Order: sequence, then structure tokens, then C-alpha cells
Amino acid sequence: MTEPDKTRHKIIAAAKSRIAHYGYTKTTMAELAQDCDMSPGNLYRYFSGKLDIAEAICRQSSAETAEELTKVAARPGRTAAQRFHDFLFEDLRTTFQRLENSLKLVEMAHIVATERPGFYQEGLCNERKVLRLILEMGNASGEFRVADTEFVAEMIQSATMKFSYPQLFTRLPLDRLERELQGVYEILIAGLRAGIHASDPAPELAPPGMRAQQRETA
Amino acid sequence: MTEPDKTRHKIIAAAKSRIAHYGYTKTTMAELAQDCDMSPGNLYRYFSGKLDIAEAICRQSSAETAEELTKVAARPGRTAAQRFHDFLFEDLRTTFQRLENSLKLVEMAHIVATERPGFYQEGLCNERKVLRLILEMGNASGEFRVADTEFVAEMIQSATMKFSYPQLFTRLPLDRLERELQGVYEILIAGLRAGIHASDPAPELAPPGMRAQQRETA
DNA sequence: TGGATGAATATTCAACGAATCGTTCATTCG
DNA sequence: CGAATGAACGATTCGTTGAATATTCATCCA
Repeated sequence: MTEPDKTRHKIIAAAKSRIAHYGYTKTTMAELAQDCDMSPGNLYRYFSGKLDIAEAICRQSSAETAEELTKVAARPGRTAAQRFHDFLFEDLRTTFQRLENSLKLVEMAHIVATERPGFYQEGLCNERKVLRLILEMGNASGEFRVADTEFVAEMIQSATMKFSYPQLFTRLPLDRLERELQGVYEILIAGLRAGIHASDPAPELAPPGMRAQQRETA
Repeated sequence: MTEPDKTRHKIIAAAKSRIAHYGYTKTTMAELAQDCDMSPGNLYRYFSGKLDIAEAICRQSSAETAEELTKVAARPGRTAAQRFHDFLFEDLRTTFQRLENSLKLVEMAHIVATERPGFYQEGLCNERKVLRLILEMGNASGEFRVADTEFVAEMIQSATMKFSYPQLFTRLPLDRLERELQGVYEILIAGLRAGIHASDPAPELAPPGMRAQQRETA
């Protein structure tokens, strides 16, 4: 690791520790600089701003999750359905655990996601790669019949959105969330097995592309 | 309709109109009282507070939606899959339309949902009744194989959460949302047809009830 | 006596000045 | 000469305060 890279990591570690303790808004660049034994100005040699430090922390954590999920998806001797199940629950548990470990880091993640919408998309995209892998394994083994894996992976992310950032949408405890996720899993897995083909919209009335403008209240 | 009920409705109508125009926080009880030709204090004979008036507006609108969805679910000459499709898209369109018609009423709904979490649950519960009806029709016709309709209805609501309050979670335009909903529908309908039985969790590793505490980062 | 009033009171809100913080850059250090 | 500093600047946040607003209640009307 090159010297400036070392410094970058030192800053990230110090920031993560301080922010986890005091929160993003309550940690100042001056304090962070002190933790790193440098001047505030010098931080800007390594990051172009405070938000970039927070983004780096998120990116690191996101990479860890992606790596873990990839590992989970590749466990030997599992069916594709089991891999899919492992994937969903590992994801829920790691994000939930992160939340419980430090509400402050969640607050930070929320700020980053708000101010840098692109970053959130990027994370979804990485996760989707693992999902596609699982779908393709299922197709190969004959368990699944998924034609467009990219599209179906996107839809799975839509359907499990409630579990991606549990703390943002609901205030349910982990066991309730797990029960719900189990239910959603069961429906999704039944669909994956039966196969997804763009069939059966709803012909005569209300075709998918139509806008409803004329109706008032009925 | 009894006399006090008439007054209640007059207040609700006036409040809805004013709030749609000026927003919840910007409409005062004094103004609302003037609109109704009464004193501010008298409003408290009919509603125990400002928030209760807002809740009444929401409840009315929610009842209209429920009625409309019930009607949609009961259209003659449709398959259960088509009814399910109609239901999902009608719901998305009406909520989206409400949003476009008046951002102010959405702001109000958001306040009510935040301050009165129970009310939101109640709405979900009403909607679930219609969902169950559709599932049962599908079971009767042999299209679906859903054992526990209450449970599956809940899971469908989890999986379509992203589309329930589009404005809250995402900023996607209607056509993007419809495309995503179509995809989620296709997976769900495949699952409903194949049948949902609480099968295939993931035996050896990571059983559903387990908490993950020991893992650090891997 | 049930229903409405509007003045009185408690709470919320918004504006503004003061202080803090993120960021920059001329200067110093090694 | 590259790397680091820390004082200076402008933007943002924060606490305070006074006005506006929700709510209550003693009083009045029909």
C-alpha cells in the first residue's frame, strides 16, 4: 500500500470511529484532524470534502457486504433456492446489525444516500450482480426458469425494498422482519421456479401503458 | 344524515379544499372556522383537534380508494390474475394521481401517517381484505394455490411497498413505476399460480430464526 | 339545557443575531 | 520543492425572542 493510501485509510478509520460515536453532523473537520495528528487543511489533500469522507466509509462497508454476499452465494453444496434464501437473509441481518451497532452510522448513510443519489444506485447495482449469479446458477441446474435475469434481479430488489433499509421504512424488530422476508421469499421462489415470462398482463381493460385521467371518484 | 353529521361533513369538505390549496401547516383553525361560518372554538365540538380533521379527510379518501378497488376486483368476466393486475395498477394510479393533483394533500397524508401510525395500519388492513378476496377467487377457479390467504396478502403488501406511497420512497415517474410494478406482478403471479407452501427454507446453514451476532467482517 | 361564542392561555413558529464549522490559501517547514 | 499548516472567509447552524396559532373554558344565547 502506497504512503498516501495509508493516510487515506487512517483518516477513514478515525472518521468512522468518531462518527459512530458522535454522529456525522456533530463531528467537525477540526476534531477529525486532531484524531489524525494533522491540520484541518491537510485533510483536503486526501478528500475533497467532509461528505467524501463519509462516502468512503459507506463504500468500504458496502464493499464488505458485497464480498460477504458473494461468498454466501457461492457456498458449496447448496441449491439455488437455498443460495437465494441465504442471500436475502444475510443482507437483512448485516444491514440490521449495522443499524443496531450504531444508529449514528445509519444517519450518516442516510445523508450520503440523499446528497449522492448516484452512490445508492451503485450499491444496488453491485448487489444485483450477485443476484444475477444466483439466478443463473438456478437456471443452469434447472431449478429456475428465468429468461431475463437482469430484469428479474431488478424486480427482486423492488419487491424486497422494505428490507434493504429496515430502519428507514419501518420500525419492526428483526424477528418480525425475518418473518415477513420469509413470506416474500416463499412467493418469489415459487415464481422463479415456475418461470417468469412476460405473459398475461390484462388485455381488454386497463392495459399496462394506459394512464387513468378520466375517472373522478366513482 | 343527522344534523351534527352534516356539520362534520361541511367541515371536512371546507378543510379539504383549503388544505389542498394552502397546505396543512398553512391553514389555521380560525380560517377554517370562517369558511364554515362558525367560531374556532366550535370546531372542537366536532373534532378533538386539527390533526383529527386531517385524519378524517384521509379516512374518507382511503374509503373511496377501497371502494374503487373492491369494484375493480369484482369486474365481471376477468380471470383472477387479471383482477390482481387491475388491483395493483389501479392502486398505483390512484395514489399517483392524488399526488399529482395536489402535493399539499400528500404532505398532509404524510403528517397524519407519521403522527398516527395506527391509521396507516388500518388502511393496509382494508386493502388486504380486497387482496384476500382476489386470492380466494383465484383459489376457487383453480388459478391460484394459496393456502394461507391472509399471510400471502400481507406478503404481497410487503413486496409492493415501493408502489404504495411512490412519492415517499422514490422519485420515479409513473411510466417507470408501472414498468417495475409489471415486473413484480409477473414474479408474484407466477408464485401464486405455482402455489405457496412454507417449503424450502435453508436447512443446515442460517436457519430462519437465527440471529447473526458472532460474525465480524469476514 | 344543549350548543355556540370569543377572550384567555399554552404551544408552536419564524426571524435574527451570534457562534460554529467547512473550506481555502498564503505561508512555513523539512 | 513538495508537504503541511493554521489563520481568514463565507456559509451554515443554533439559540433566543417575539409574534402567531391551537386549544380551552367561562360565559352567553336560543
